[in-house]
Amino acid sequence: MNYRNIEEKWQNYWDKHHTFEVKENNKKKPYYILVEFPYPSGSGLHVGHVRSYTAQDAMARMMRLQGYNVLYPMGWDAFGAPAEQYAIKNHIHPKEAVKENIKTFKKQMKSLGFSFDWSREFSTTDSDYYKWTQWQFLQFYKHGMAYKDTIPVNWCPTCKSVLSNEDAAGGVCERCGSQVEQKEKSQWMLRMSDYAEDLLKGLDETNFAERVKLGQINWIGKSEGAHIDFKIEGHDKKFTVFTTRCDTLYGVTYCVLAPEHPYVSEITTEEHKKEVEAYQKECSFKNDMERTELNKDKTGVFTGAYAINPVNKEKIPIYISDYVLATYGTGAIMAVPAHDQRDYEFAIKYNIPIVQVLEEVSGEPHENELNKTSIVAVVYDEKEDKFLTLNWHDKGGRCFIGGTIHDGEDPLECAKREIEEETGYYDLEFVSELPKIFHHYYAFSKGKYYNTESTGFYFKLKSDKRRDQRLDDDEIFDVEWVSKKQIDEVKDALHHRTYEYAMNPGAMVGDGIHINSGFLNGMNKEEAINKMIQFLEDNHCGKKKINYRMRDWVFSRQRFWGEPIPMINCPKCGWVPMNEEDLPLLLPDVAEYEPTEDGESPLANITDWVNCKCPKCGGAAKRETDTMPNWAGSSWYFLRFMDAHNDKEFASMDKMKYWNRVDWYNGGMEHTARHLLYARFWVQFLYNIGLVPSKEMIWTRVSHGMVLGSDNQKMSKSKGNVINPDDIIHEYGADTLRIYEMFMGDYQMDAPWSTDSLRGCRRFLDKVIRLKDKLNDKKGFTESLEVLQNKTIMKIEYDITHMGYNTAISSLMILVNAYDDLESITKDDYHLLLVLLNPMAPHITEELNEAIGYKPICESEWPKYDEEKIVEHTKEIAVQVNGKVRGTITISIDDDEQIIKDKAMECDNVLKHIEGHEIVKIIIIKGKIVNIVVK
RNA sequence: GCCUGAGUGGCGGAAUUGGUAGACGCACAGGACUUAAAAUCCUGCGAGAAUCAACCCUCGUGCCGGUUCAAGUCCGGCCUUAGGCACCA
Repeated sequence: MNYRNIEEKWQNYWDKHHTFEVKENNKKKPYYILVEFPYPSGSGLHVGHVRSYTAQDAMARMMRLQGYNVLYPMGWDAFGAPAEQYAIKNHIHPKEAVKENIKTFKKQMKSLGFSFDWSREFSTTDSDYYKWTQWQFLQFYKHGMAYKDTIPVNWCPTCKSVLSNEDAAGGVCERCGSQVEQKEKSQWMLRMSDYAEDLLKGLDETNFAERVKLGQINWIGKSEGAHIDFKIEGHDKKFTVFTTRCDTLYGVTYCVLAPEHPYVSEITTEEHKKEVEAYQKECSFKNDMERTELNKDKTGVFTGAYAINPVNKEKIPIYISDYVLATYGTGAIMAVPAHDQRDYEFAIKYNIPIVQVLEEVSGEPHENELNKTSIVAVVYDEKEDKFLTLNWHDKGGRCFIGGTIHDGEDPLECAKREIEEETGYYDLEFVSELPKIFHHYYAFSKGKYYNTESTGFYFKLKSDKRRDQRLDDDEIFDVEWVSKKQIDEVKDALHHRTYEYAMNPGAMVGDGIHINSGFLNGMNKEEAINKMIQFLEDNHCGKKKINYRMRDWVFSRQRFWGEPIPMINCPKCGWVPMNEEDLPLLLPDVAEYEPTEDGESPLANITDWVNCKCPKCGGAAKRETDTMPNWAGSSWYFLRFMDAHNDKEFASMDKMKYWNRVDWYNGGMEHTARHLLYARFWVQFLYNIGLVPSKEMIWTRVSHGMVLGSDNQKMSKSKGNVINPDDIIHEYGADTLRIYEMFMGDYQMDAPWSTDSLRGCRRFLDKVIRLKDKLNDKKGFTESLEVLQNKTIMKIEYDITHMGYNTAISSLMILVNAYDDLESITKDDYHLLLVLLNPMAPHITEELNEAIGYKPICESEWPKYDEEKIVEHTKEIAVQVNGKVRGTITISIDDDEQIIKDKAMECDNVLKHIEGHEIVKIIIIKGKIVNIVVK
């Protein structure tokens, strides 16, 4: 059989009959399946594309047979840097390169038999399309959603070019190796942060996978907290900090401004100026990720200025440090080293005081408890690597040294005294005082409940010099040095926690009871936060504030190959939008262009294009030369597919209402956070100005794993592990490639390429072809196959709509094996198999189906399974004894528990294992398992 | 670093959501057919102990601990790995 000829024959058939073209206002139920349209790169279609397009193709083909009006469109996301780079190098216009690439991609897609509705094809680079992208930008502008702002960008001084974070990885220019700088640049921005809450809420109106929703939620990064104003000593100014922990305001011992904070130069005192400026310069080379790495060494410098803590009027130093980002919150923080890990590390390094304002609570409170203060001391012998413990045996087990603080006694002195009294050791080195803990407990020896405020101390043993112990009568224990492992024996919550504090010095970030906090004392975190917000608002020095991590969208790119931003800068009128009727603003038709010296877009050098008239006053003006990011065109393309050739509007409301939404959207994992968020933002904006029918236009979002090279690495030319789908189609046929990519593994996970496995799929198809020789003349279905046939129909339906493509194929293999085991099968048996296999292998199944005289599958109906025929009347289930399988029994569907029990008890091997034991209970899960528990 | 996934035989992976771990396929080994090869068909295939052999037994889903009659699946703590982190698309 010649696969290639068959494939071409059916591809032509579909084209000729417009099989996959859909019209609106059909009485059929619409279903819109979307795959992310590709960037048509020069290297052609990737086997990864084949995986997701086939999967969604299978779904589209099945649902068409089920009677849905399926929209499965394809287009091209063709703006972007690679085409521009290629064009600069080869002195051609990028549109030429793009045209070629699209031609290749389309040919490859056709040769795979994807059932796209090609009548709706477009590219984001078509002026008919980007006209509407520009038009929509103008709507953003007209509704106050677009504005210019100055923000830092990665700048390569050698290439004179703005770099992406990827190209500037490690602070070095990807192309030339120069040190990358941060440069301030004026950019168009979209007010996406205004939509933070709506984007969060809108998720409830989608069916995205939980992990996709989580990705969006984390990107938006909502946190509730407060803004607090700090006055600067000797200045009129005050700066504002954002904090989620305003309850710890009494524990603030310094403040930190981002190095870029506008006040820095103003408040820095003369003697610190040099240092501060040097530090600012140093930071300009780092990106946010390098700066906020949690376990890097904290750095920073003192500005010489002081702020006033609004709650207790204390004077606290102002530092600058790179762990505070200008782009998050207010670009300034209040630092509470006792209760924030980063602040803690900074405070330790710069020797800043640490004030504990929150105490952890352990144990359960009890009525009539007695209050006291106490200590717990952890003593470590470095030489022996052992800890000093008291073993109280059955009177409380293993503990560290604890004791009650006497009236007027200093806690540290108390700790030393207790160690000496209880163990005799006195030659100690004080290491650290640990956070205080409130502990509720019952004292066995005294028969009373206590609530103690305990201070932990950590000592190291200097020498084993010892005096006599001085013990009370009820103090009966052994003094024991134990290893780290044995510390697990210390069960007492207070002692164990003290030990953990000693071993892991750091901030106490949990909840507890406030101390040292004036009017907050005695409250827990939540109460104290509310109370503090009240205080701040009453005293006009702060307020409740919800902060979002998500920032506004930087919408400018200094590139040639993007949608020109339709704005004109007039010396008299300022920024003026183009008239809508003048759109599209076409890219100039030149093949020679270079970036400018100062990092402007290459468009800036094309003066004919740049110089224009102001739409408002008619005077000489200049066009914006920045272009839009790649995300722009892909933020609304799914709307255009609903009405792809409309020249009056981007899509008509009627058609959008008919299609309703994208029912199923498949794309890469790497797009689940950003592309999806941009697209949702775009749609929500259009909805708010009345241009689309719903606020969320995408219902289900799923993502596929990558196809890796056979070496389990990402495919790349340099690694030489790239598989070209054309080669595979040529040697094995498109259907084989489709089946293999569906079968290769869990669709949602990465899977390595294996040509051996691919051959196995070809063998499977060959076997399907050979079954044709087994046809008999009987009518209807073979009776012995009916249960399996009905189960397979159900399984395929379920799997194709739940991304279980690999198990769909495996169930078809099982069906084929069952057919193969028989002497002969009927035509109906065979036809059923072909229809079920058709979504995944559309060519060969059509051919075989035609050969046995049936009408084309693409014009047929999907089979319906019969619920009654799926039920198995007998089943083999396992019998366990104490959870271990000891035998199996065959049960009938109507066996009651007693019969099942009897059958289980008749099993020889089961009897062997219960013999001589007492049966405690017998668990029978109907149709699943029997477990006999014996003693 | 932070967020989100993933980790099961020699390999890709299954396990209807807590109920017989390893479906289906690949690779491999043995056999049949053949002058031969390919194709095809049959058999075996997690590890281990014991046995002539079979049944059977022990262990086994990244590591440590827990919950449960029962854990690949749930809980706590780690390790490894992939993706995202705002100008790659």
